[in-house]
Amino acid sequence: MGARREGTETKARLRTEARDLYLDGGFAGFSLREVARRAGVSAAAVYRHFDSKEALMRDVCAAGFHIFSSYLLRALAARTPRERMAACAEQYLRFAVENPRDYRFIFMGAAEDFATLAPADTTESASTFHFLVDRVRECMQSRVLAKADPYTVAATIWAHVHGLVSLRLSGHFAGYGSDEEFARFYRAATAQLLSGLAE
Amino acid sequence: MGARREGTETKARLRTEARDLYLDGGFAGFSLREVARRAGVSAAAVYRHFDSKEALMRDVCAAGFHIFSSYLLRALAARTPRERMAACAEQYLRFAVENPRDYRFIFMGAAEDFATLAPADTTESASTFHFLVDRVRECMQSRVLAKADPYTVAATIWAHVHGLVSLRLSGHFAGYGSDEEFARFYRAATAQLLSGLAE
DNA sequence: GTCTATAGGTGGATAGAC
DNA sequence: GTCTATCCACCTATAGAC
Repeated sequence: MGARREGTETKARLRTEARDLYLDGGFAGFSLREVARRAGVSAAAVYRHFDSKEALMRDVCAAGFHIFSSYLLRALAARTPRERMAACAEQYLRFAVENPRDYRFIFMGAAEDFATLAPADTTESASTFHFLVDRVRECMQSRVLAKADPYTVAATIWAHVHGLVSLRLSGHFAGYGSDEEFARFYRAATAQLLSGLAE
Repeated sequence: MGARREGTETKARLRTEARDLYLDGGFAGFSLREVARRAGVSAAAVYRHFDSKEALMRDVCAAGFHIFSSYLLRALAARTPRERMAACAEQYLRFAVENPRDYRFIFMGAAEDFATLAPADTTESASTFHFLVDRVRECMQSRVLAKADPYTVAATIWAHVHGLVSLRLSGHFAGYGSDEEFARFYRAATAQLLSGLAE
């Protein structure tokens, strides 16, 4: 039994180390050998737990989506539609700032680094979008946003926050300095957009 | 002279193949050997034109920005600040639709994969940004936009159009069907943002 | 300017002992 | 289940002939 638990722990450890290695150095510095090194096992041991490098990476990526969802769901804790919408924007930012490589993987085309990963991505992003449409819809019902097609408005909002975040993560907004400075700009710009959609 | 022209063409060919190889297979499948193979020359020949793998990728980036600039500059032909701003948005869209691969390479993540690419890239995007700030400024002077910090407003606008375009190009807006359908949505969403910034 | 050949290296995956 | 040892494919970059 002790042996069995140790095996499971090694597998989890490999997942964690693989994720961190990817998050630290991107695809460029990623290798199974280095993952094994960090996990304190030989390279060959990895193949007792995963069929291939891709199988391991698929596992890591699923974890990225899981984290993203956990951020977004916190927005439901707010009490009014308006607050839930604001919380969505805030959680979206937090996820991106605290997990930039996960963000990039999911929304900025890094998925192409791991060829066979695309399908899950499409499914997951559709459900994320649906979540946002629901928030928009309840804002319209309580007149926080002007009535319009919820899908179009949701797409506008998503594009807005994604645009801010992705330009930031790819270094084009380097002028905003610290994460806190950028966060202030993000909040101001987003509030402005929402008030523009309210009239 | 014939020889000289052929050399130039080989260089351009290498640039194109490098860009497409990266966009097709991501960082994973990228190698100078494969670029050379596709261009129909030996791997060693690449080093006659570029100092290193990174130098090649920098060049690809610069070429993309050159095309991008040519689109944006056409917006100056419009006669009023308001029309120039609208033309900016339109040319931005046109560049993305007509050169999606260049757009993706420049603005959607190649920078992080090729570590030392940032410097040149940053410079180019800064001058683009400056161009937009000027358009915003003249709109504020003629009261087409409300007075505010031009940099912040320009960043908001850029993030907005980039968000729309990049989500479109990465397939997350597949629901909008044809390019024309997307263009209509893009124009409506952008007009809405600008009117929100006008009050 | 392009080639072939090669140096020098990394990494995925497997074989077989323990 | 983990190890060591190994195979093999592929990579960047350089040297030197043509």
